Amino acid sequence: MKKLRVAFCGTPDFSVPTLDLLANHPHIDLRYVISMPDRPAGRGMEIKSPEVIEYAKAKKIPFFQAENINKEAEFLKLLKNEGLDFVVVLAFAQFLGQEMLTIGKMGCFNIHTSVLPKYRGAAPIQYALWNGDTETGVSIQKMVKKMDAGDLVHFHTVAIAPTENGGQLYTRLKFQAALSMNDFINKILINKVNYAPQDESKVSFAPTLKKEDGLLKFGEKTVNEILNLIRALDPWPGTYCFLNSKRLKVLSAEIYHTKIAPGKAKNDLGSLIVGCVDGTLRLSEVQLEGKKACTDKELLNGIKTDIIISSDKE
RNA sequence: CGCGGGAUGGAGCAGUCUGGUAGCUCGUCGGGCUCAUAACCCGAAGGUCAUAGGUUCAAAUCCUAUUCCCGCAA
Repeated sequence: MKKLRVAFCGTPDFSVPTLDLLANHPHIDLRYVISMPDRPAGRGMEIKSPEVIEYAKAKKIPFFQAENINKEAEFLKLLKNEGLDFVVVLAFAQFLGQEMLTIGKMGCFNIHTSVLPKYRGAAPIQYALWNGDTETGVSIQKMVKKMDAGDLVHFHTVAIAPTENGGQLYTRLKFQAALSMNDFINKILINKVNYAPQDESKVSFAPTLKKEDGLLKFGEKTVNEILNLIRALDPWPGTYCFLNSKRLKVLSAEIYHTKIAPGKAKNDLGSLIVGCVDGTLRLSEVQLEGKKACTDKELLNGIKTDIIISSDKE
């Protein structure tokens, strides 16, 4: 059987399992890995390559990096000559222009980690948790210019465990994405690809998360809203508030029995508790700026002053 | 050289500016009280103050270098 010639566009570790699948698939001929340029990152601002580039280098797969692929006329020409069947896009962090979208015979397929048309955008995993959903999934869509709006060609659902956090679901979906891609390739191989338009009336969005999304406003939210947010944004970008004007990351919290006024906080027999609109939360695992993560009890052992928790640095 | 915080008994911290006996809240161990307890009372053990130099009569503290940890930012 003739191998399908494909190119892969992606950037972070999330893209790697799917890339790995394509690189090792017996019916796939992976011609190119395309990603973002190397960037200064991390403490010390050291230059780092995207994870998919690390992979491509290790496996000696040809790769190309650009800030905006659409402007790379020379490379696009080169890519066109590869005679690609299709392009796979996963967590690429770039929009594709008309030229890219039509570069393969079948076009470009994007793997999206929600069941479209729900949660179009960059952060579908976190939004599903944030909203307390019990199920999410993986979709593959034939890409069009409008973000995540193309016809669905494949999807499957994934149940969300009640205690699962953003990082755990992220890791699980990272591999589910590769499984989904594998199923889709099988559909292509037997020529059974079905293009299903999305129901535009059911569209919702999951825009890119900002750091401030992780700011906990205890005095304005319910216990469940706070818990879902903490779960969704753990470990990235993380949730936080301010304790005595110092940034305090909140790594985990739980419902607590003692009543306390919304927005107020205190040391209740070694538990750091804070009042929400409809109940009380114990911040069971926290991290003060410059410090390591620790339990609330450990934190409180070293604090002898009053405890003020706020949503502003003041 | 992106900005900043930190390293002190097992844990979380104070002490550092202004050098002079190693301190707090817990934990651990022993004892007591109690029908009983994660409660309370009494007592004890446990620290080369990250490392290496330097200054000094004297360094956790001042100076220099190094290692490790973390927050921000990206």
